[in-house]
Parts: sequence; C-alpha cells; structure tokens
Amino acid sequence: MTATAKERGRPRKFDRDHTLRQAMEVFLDRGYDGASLGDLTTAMGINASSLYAAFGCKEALFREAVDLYVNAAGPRTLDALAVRDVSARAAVEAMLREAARRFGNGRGCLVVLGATHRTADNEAVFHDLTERRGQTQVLIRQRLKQGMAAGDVPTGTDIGAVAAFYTTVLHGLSLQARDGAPRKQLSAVVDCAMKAWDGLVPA
Amino acid sequence: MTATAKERGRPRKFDRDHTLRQAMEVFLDRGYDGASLGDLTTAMGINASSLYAAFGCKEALFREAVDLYVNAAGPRTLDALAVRDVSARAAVEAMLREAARRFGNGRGCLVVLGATHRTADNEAVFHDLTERRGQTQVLIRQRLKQGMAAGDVPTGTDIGAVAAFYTTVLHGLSLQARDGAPRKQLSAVVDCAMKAWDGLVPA
DNA sequence: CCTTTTATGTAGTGATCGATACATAATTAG
DNA sequence: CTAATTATGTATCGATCACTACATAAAAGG
Repeated sequence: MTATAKERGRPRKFDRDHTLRQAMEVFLDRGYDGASLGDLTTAMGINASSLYAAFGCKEALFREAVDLYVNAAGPRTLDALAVRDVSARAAVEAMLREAARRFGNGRGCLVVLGATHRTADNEAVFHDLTERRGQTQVLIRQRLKQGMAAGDVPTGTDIGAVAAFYTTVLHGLSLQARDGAPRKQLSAVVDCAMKAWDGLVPA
Repeated sequence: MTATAKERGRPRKFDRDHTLRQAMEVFLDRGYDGASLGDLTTAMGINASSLYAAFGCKEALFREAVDLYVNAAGPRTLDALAVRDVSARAAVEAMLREAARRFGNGRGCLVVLGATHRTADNEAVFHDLTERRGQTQVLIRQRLKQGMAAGDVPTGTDIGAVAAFYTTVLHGLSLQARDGAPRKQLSAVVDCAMKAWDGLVPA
C-alpha cells in the first residue's frame, strides 16, 4: 500500500543528509552570517543551483542544520533534564557534562554561537536561536521545580536565580570552548559549577 | 614651549572622540563583521571619506573602539582585580558586579561579543579579542595566586579551575545580557557565583 | 596674494553577497 | 517513442561590501 513510489524526474546526485551535515559543520565554524554560499557549496560539494533546489534558501538550510545539531549529534544535551528518576542536581550535572563533552572541539554550541548579533539578514534566525536559548533556561527552571516537588530541592530555593546561573555557565562553556579550552578544562568548570550546588540549594 | 601649535589645513568639522563613541555603540550592537561602513557613517554623522581620513580603516576604527570600551566606559571591569588590599574573593566579586552593571543594557561586552567567529575579513581582530579574553583568565588566576600568597586563599586550591570557572561565568553574563536578561537577573547570577566560592575555595 | 596642508562630498572602484534564468541531462509515466 | 518532471551546470542578476580617486573647500605659512 504505502510502498515508496519511484521518484519522478532526474535523481539527485548527492546524499541530502550527508551534505546537510557538512553544512552544519560550516555553520558551526562560521556562524549563520559568516558562512557564505561559496563556503557552503564548497564544503557540500555541490553548486548553488542544487543547494537551492534541495534546501530552498540559506535560511532554510540553516534551520535544518540547527535541527540536525540539536536532535542528532549524540545524546541531546537537554534530554538529560528530562530524566525524572534522578535528583534535579544529577539532571543538571548530566546536562553540563554532556555540553562539556560536545563543546570540547573548539567550536561550542550552534544555538549559542550561530548568530550572536541581530542583523538585517538574520532577523528570523536570530529570533529563533534566542528563543531556543530562553527555552533552555525555562527547562532548567522547570526541572528544579520538579525536583522541589519530588523533595530533592528544598522549598524556598530561589529557582529562578539558580536556573539563570546554570544557564549562564552552560552558555559560557561555548565561549570557553571557542577560545580553545580543552575538554579537561571545560570538565573542571563543570566540577566547580556542581560544587556550587550545595551553596545554592542547601540540603 | 610646548604650546599646541595651530593645526595646519582645513579643520575637522566633527568631534573625533564623539564619533568614536558612536562607532563603539554600533560595534556593540552589531559586532565587527555585522557593522557595515554604512551603519558606521550613518551613526557617526560623517561620510566615508572623513571616516577613513580620521581613523584609517574599519579595523583601525574597531581597535580604537575596543580601547575606548575597555578603558573609558566607567570603572574598568578588570581594575577590580588589581585591588590588592582586599581578599581575592572580594576582588573577583567586584569584577563580576561591575560586569553585571555594565552588561545590563542588552548588549554584553564588546570583547566577548565583538567577533565570535573567525572569518577571512576579521582575522586580526578576532585574534586580538581572543587574546584579550585569554588575558582576562590569566589575570583572574594571578589574583587568586596573590590571594594564596596573602593567605586569604588556602593552599591546595585548584586555582586554574577556579579561574576558568569565573571566566566562564563572566563570559556567560554577556550572552545572558544579549538575550535580554535584566540587570537584576545578572546580579542574581553573580550572587550564585559568589555563593559558590566557599565550596571552591574552602575557608 | 600664492603655496601648502588637511578635510569634505560626490561618485565611483572591483569584489563578493544571496539568489536565479536558462539550457541541458536524466529519470518516470503513458 | 513522446511528454512530464526533476536535477545539474553555467552564467549570470542586482545589491551591498570595504574602500578610494578626484575635485573642491577651508585653514596656516610665507
């Protein structure tokens, strides 16, 4: 019934997923505005016509690259927050450790560094990334709240401040990675951030 | 003797310091690559010829803008680290509080956000800013070391890790500010970072 | 006065940007 | 086979980029 019907027309000569991944690498290195179509087509091994036929436009390509980055590059950073059968502390620590692992390649996070300035060209992209970062902070706060309900975070904890603090550390890790900090140093920063937990969330 | 000799030639019609400050604002909003000469000349109220005559080129203008930003925009953030007659903890806290005060305008730090990606156009500028950020971390580490010599930081403290941690928070504050965090929230993040001190640097 | 010096305003430079028009190639449907 | 459909490669498009050539204006030195 639902057999994949033979595609009409001339078949594509390149692997769409593979070229998308290469585009993601370029966006990671150069950011949305800094990645020119020449950079992209060179890295992807196709020419502009094929890129536009397959992905629509630069902005659409970037959106797909962000989705790929968020969803497919290993264990998703924010998934650690969704784990309910551990303490909020363990969930936050897992999130930071996963980030340190992923960022320790000199590039940091695409959501954090993909567009750090609003320009005439990147308005929609900038807004999308900003919203994703805000959502990250919301997720951390919600996880702390859930921990409070579960009893591993004491009542009276300033959840908003603690969420803002760990978001700041998470985002700061991208800058440290971009500045060349080795994975070991990022890991040491996470150690410090977690040592801070008991001062912020008294047991 | 050293009386300022009358300047030769047609006098400049604009105030150099004033236009430099306006250029700095543009670079803060858009970054080095994102600030076009059109953006700059419009904000500065002069045309390209005058800009090039007075400042040389876009890169030289940016360098002057960074110097102005670092040296003249209120109490300098890193000056707080130079104070020797307080504890290392008080010095680091003063640095972070000054940063939270300065960043709480929706723009963050020019050194941190001025060029977040290396491109063909910004190579030298990117390198300079990266070095400045690295120097910040070195200054923090040196201040901790001095605190250890003075006795307010216990021997055995992992100074490198603590310096990396507070650098991460400092840089993360710029991203939080860019994402619209109000000054009060930045201040709360600093509160959290300083509550962490005793866990990192046991008294 | 005239010469020198510096700044200004106009009107560009070549390069690169993201995006496309168009002819051609390669496939399926009938 | 022909028609329809989709992809490819070339050769651009107009806009914008950082930057500058050039004529003119405004000052000082002589």
